[in-house]
Amino acid sequence: MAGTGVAGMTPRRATYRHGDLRRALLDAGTTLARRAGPEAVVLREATRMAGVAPNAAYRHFADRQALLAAVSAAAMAALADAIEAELAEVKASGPKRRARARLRAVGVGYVRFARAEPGLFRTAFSVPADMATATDPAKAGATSLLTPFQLLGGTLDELVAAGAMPVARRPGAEFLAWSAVHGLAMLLIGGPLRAVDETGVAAVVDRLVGMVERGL
Amino acid sequence: MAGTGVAGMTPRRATYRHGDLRRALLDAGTTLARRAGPEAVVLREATRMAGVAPNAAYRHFADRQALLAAVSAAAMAALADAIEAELAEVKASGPKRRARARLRAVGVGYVRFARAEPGLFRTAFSVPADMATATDPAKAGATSLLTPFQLLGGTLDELVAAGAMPVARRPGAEFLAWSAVHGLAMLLIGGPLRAVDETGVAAVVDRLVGMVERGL
DNA sequence: CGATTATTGTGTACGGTGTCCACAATGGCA
DNA sequence: TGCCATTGTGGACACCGTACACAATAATCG
Repeated sequence: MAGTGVAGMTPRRATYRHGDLRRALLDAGTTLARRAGPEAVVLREATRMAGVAPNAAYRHFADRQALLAAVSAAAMAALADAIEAELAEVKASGPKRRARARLRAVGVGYVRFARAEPGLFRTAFSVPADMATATDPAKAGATSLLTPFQLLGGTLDELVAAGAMPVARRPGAEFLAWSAVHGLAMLLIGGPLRAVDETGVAAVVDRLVGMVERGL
Repeated sequence: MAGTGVAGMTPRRATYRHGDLRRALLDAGTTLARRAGPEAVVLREATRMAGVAPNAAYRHFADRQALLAAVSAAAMAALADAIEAELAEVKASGPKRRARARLRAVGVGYVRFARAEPGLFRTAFSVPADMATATDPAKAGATSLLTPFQLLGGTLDELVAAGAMPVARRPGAEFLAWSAVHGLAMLLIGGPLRAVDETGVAAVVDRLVGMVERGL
């Protein structure tokens, strides 16, 4: 029954086999997520974009949730890349100054990404951490091998090493810093701060980072 | 055609009119949201609970999104109530001490609610602020007339009045404090901190509040 | 090499959802 | 008392996720 080639059946694609359907579905899902967030990641639509029957997806993902988890992991990796890019820009010299600049860079990169790609950002955090795919980052197309969380932890370590932060305060500090930055990002997309413009954002981020540094 | 009473048609309900369907749907939606978050707020299921045909909902809500927005508003009001309850517990005396205790109470109430009612909490923030229903709070069954955001702003004002915070720092400070608390709540439900127990939570909250006070 | 088997994609089908339409029952008002 | 706006009903449609059986290909093994 399946496209027995009887007559006028236009095949979806030249070859029966796709080549790399898994990747194609992931890319399609990412496009959808970018456009309109996690709820827009629709299985049937993804297969349509890949030029394949709906059920083909089940050869690569257990269900819609699994696809979404994969897309989410990719989005998280994209966030990590954005942060690393911002870190790479830091030119400040002198240990303390540099460490502080790098902490700020993490915050800026984080918030910038959230504003530039709200759909991906929301998708990254739409999957509870205990269900996130544990696939290796490279598989998800990530440049960075570290999670955003780990990147933040790294800059805090630098802060301690530079003597800009008491060692005693270090354990668990990443949770506090993360809270502040993540919360700000949420307020900036869809929250009370959604109307703030680019320069306003920069100001708030600076103030927030200041608060974190002093407060930690 | 509609239940012409011809024969064995068991009517859904004694009377044709419902009485207060809007409220019934809102309650049903809230129950669903409490159970499993915003995506569980399903129109048909809500009408089923209310003992009414699916389309009856459209006499009270434009579409599913409108129902969700109303439920979201109710959830936000519940959060405000939780915070007010925590504020009411504060016994500290002396202006500064009291102001600080009240700031802490806001944070504790906020986080407690997020942990106790993750479904409602997520639902409260699932609707972008620009689409939130502007219905008056009383209509949503709220005790408090203020939003969580306004409650936080109030305690910051008290902090300034008590001389525990420089006036110059006040403008916009609620955004920073809010960021921190909201971000922490997110990490606690579904994020890296989801496994922390009650006492652990108290510790983190205290530390976070400390950071905010010092940092602001 | 050729036959067998594992993998991957297809069609069909089912229950569930949101929403549109025309119609029926009711309550309030003239 | 009779009309009419309001509120609920049933049917229909398109879309979604997913289960099942089957077909087309690639890989493997004799």
